[in-house]
Amino acid sequence: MSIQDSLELICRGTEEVIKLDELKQKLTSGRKLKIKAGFDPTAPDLHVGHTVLINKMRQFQDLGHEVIFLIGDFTGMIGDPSGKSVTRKALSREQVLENAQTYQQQIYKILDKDKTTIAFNSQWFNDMSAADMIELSAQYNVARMLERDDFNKRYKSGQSIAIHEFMYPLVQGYDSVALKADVELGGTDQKFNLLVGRQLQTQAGQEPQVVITVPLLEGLDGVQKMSKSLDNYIGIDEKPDVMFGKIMSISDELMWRYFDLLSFKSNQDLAALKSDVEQGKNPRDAKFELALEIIERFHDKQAADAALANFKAQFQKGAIPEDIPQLKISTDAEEMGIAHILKHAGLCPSTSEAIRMVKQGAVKLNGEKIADPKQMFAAGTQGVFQVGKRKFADITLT
RNA sequence: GGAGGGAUACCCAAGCGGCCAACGGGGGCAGACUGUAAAUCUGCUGUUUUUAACUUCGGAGGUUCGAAUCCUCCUCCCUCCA
Repeated sequence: MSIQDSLELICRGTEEVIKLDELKQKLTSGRKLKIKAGFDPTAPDLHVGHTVLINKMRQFQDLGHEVIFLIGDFTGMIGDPSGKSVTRKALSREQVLENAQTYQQQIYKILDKDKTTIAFNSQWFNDMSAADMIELSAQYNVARMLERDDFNKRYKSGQSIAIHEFMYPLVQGYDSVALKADVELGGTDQKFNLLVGRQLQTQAGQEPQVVITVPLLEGLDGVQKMSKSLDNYIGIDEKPDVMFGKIMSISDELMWRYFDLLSFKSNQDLAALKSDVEQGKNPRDAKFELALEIIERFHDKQAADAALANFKAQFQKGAIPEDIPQLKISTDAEEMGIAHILKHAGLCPSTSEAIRMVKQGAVKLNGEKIADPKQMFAAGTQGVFQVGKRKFADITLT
């Protein structure tokens, strides 16, 4: 791959590269670059939005560079206030190590284990003396610290900033010095910290690292950032069928964003796919490819193919999926109304809701629409009840 | 310490004695359409023993035949002055 191609691949989907010229120079040198990305070992409950950064690491790995997955076990005990307006609680030593472990399990779904170096920043910080620490803190000043947006806001609005929070960017920056990093990757919210690394390296007589920031991925709605609390996320350990459905539910426009940030397809392949769609290829099929790739990454090929088959059967042919819950519901009397069945099966949250669903024609038994909200079913009835397109249950009345 | 403003269903927000289970918007759900979506259109969006009843408008009392709407106290938020 040419230098130009490498550059284009690296820059794909990034927010900012500081500085591009330096990156080009480093790549041109032909040596194996040290790519650093730091992770705060807070509880890792990852969704695909978090993987954007890891994917970028993977791209460097594929280009033959050394990727250093730096677990901030020392830093984690400080607690980074990034983007948060409140001082974060420090983690205990045990929590930090446990979370670090979980991280390692999860990242190898994306990264090549053999080409990944795991580092802990306690390796160099535990040996530091108080004098060393003070020396480190002398390398930066308060005015520059206050340039950081969230510090600035908190300072101006009179909210507290603990002194140790100022140490965080310095400690993170020093990691780059200790590792002699060529490139550091981070989210846009990390920009300030990453830049501190550049300065500390320069002061230490090293070539400053190139800083690459990646954007936060939009969630399924295409507007808000992907997050669990907004329920617009794709978790990396979700079931294949669920992942498939979620990916298919994104808009055609958002699909390209996901391709850029989540797919390992080459820029050429993506360009080709894009032009195919422009020339009339069904975007749905492109989305199929995206879904398959992502599911294969976090599960495996068989699971991905099965998810595709299930999706086609369920949504294109309206078939009943295979993997549905089997329930037994006991009737006190001889028979039970449809609304109660749906409520007890958990297909509807209330009988009122169930009645509405029936009235709207959303309820089916074995594929046959149920029209009467008062319809009764005798004990012994068995069949697949369906509400809407995605909620199913195989129910037996006893 | 003083003065004022506010708290309404998932969110925003109207209502200011009966026509209020509560306008409107967002979100969500369902149906239609489709290329999986999106967009668009339609409907729904408190609960229940569902042509009716019951519980809801920060909390507790009170006035009234009747209160989200009036009064009293309490809790929490915001703005201004010191």
